[in-house]
Amino acid sequence: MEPLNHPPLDSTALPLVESTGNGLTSRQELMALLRKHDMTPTHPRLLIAELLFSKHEHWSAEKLFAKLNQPHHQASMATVYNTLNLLVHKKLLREVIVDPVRVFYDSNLSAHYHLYNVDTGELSDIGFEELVIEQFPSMPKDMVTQSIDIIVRVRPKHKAETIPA
Amino acid sequence: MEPLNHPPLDSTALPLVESTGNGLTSRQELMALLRKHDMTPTHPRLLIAELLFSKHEHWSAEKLFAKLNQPHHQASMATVYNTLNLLVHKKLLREVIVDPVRVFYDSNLSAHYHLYNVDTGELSDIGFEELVIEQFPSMPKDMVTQSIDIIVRVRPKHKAETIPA
DNA sequence: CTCACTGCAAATCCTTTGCAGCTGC
DNA sequence: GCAGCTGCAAAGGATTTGCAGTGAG
Repeated sequence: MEPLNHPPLDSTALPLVESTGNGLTSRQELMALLRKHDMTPTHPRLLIAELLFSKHEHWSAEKLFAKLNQPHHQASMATVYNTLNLLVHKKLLREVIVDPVRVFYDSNLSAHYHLYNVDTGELSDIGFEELVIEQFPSMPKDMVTQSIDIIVRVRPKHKAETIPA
Repeated sequence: MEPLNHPPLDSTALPLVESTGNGLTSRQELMALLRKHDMTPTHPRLLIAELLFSKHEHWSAEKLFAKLNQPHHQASMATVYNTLNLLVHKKLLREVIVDPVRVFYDSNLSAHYHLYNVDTGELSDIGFEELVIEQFPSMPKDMVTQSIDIIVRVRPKHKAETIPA
C-alpha cells in the first residue's frame, strides 16, 4: 500500500523493506531481515522481532517485556528498549506517540492512521483509505515531510468526563 | 473558526469559552476566566495564564517555568505543572503530544493542526483550512470523537538522516 | 478563619547509560 | 578472538506527590 494522495514523503521515510508484518515470519526470514539491516541476529533480538513482526500489533516496551518473560523467552528491559530504538532507526518499526507515558511500536509500515481509545488506552488502526486528505498545506521550502501522524482520540459515549479538582 | 467538514466532535470537547487567546487578555479578564472555571485566581496562576492566553503560542512546562523565573514572575515547577494540568482538564488549554519527552500546551482551542520540525523541536500551526479531510472513518458505535490530532513531521531537506548503530 | 493553593523536596515512572562479562561469526 | 550485544544496576529527566506553611475571600 503506497501513499496515494499524500504529499510526497521523503524517500528515506518509506519502508526500506517489503512490508514485513502480517505473515508468520519464520526464524530464517527474521534472521535475514536483521542481517540485511546490519543487526547481529542474536537470541533476544530474534525473540523480540518474532513478536513484533509475526503479526501487525501495537506493542509498548512494557507489554513486550512482559510477553518475553515467559519460559523460553527472555530479554532484559534494557535490551527491549535498545532493540526497539534500533528497529525504529532502521525504519523497520514505527513509533506511535499517543500519550507521553504510552509509546506504541507498530510493525505496520504501510500508510495508515490511528484510533486511540482514551478510556482504555487501546490503539487501533484506521486504514489509509478510510481517511482521505484532500488538500494538504504547502511545505516550507527546504523542508521534507517525514511522516503524517493522525490520531483520532475517542471515548465511550456514556462515560462521564472526569474533571478533577 | 468552527469545524466545517469535521465529523461531529463531542460537544464537551469544544471550547467552553470564547477563544481566549489572541488578544492581550487583561488581568480582570484572566481573573474572570479562572473564576468561571472554579479556579481560585492566585498570583502564580495569573502569571501563568497571562503568558498562556495573551497570545497563541506553544509552551512547554519548562519554557513556561523559565519565562516565569524572571523578576516579578515566579512559580514553582510543581505549580506550573499543576496549573497546566488543571487548565487542560478545564479545557482551556490543549495538550499537543509530539514527542514523549516534549509535551506542548496550546491556548489556541480552535480546530487546527500542527507542523513539527523534528530537527529543531519547533512546533507551528497548520490552519484548519489548509488541510482538508474529505472522508472520515465511521466511528465505532457508542464512541465519540474527542479530538483529531494531526501532526506533520518535517525536517530540513539537506540534513542527512542520523541512523545510529 | 478556613480551605485551597503553593513550594519544597522526596518519590515515581519510564527510559537510557556504564560497564563487565558473554556470544555470534 | 574480537567486535558487538547483553544484563544488571545505577543514572537521568520529566512529572507527580506529601505535607507544612501561606494566602484568598
